[in-house]
Amino acid sequence: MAVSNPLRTFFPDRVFAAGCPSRTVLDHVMSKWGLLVLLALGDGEPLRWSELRRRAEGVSEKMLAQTLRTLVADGFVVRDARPVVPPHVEYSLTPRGLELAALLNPLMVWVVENAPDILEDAAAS
Amino acid sequence: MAVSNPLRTFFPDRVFAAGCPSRTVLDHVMSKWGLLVLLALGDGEPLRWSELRRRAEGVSEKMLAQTLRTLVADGFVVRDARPVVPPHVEYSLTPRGLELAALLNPLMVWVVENAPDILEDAAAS
DNA sequence: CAGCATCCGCAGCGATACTG
DNA sequence: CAGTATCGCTGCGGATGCTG
Repeated sequence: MAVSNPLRTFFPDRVFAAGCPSRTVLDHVMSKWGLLVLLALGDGEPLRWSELRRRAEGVSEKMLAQTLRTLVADGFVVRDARPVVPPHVEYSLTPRGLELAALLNPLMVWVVENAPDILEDAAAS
Repeated sequence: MAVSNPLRTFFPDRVFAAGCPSRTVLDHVMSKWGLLVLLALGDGEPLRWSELRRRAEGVSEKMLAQTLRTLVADGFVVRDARPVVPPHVEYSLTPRGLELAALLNPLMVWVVENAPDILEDAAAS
């Protein structure tokens, strides 16, 4: 049965049109590390570089740097560098980032709650 | 300011632990094409292979096949093949897939609504 | 401590051709 | 129509070494 879908307002006959700006944003936000960084900062607490590396377990320096640069450019994250030695840099979410994180959170909770069942099915097939 | 975060129930000091089953599910669900397929089917309407290729604009045959196999194995999608010539195959969401799509939708609406502003910021930097 | 620059391997992806 | 099979490449991402 069909369900009314607000996305159809934007995309009547496709999902996300190719070349559409939202595809780019989607790639940034839903990327493996982009997602984890947004979630790590999702509490609203600022985090330091080293702390982010710990929380997004498995991320390399290169990927963290690249991811952060993208998120900062997109206006999801602010970088606050204090001119001290040794350097002290904090990252936190902008209001826009907080909006996004708020939408991400219920989804992530659903995923962790259902992941075991899902992979059980996948293994059985 | 700190916000109470239900994800912390599962991951007190990290985001998604490396090697955690939910990371795998996340990779399937948030992948470029996985996402688009889930959204395309999000209305609840079954779609045929050729229709899916049209809606997820830009997807190659190979990637569509691979994506669908994963989503079927994970129990998000059902494949209904009718033994006729020419072949007629329909894909639709399972109840689990519908749950997921329901959580995905508000997020996607937010993304399309904010994408122009976001990329404007990105271009300015 | 918080990065940037560079090299490089390989898996992921696209393109093409073929089939039930 | 709805896929599978194969090949070739490229660009993502890891590893390493260096700097303010």
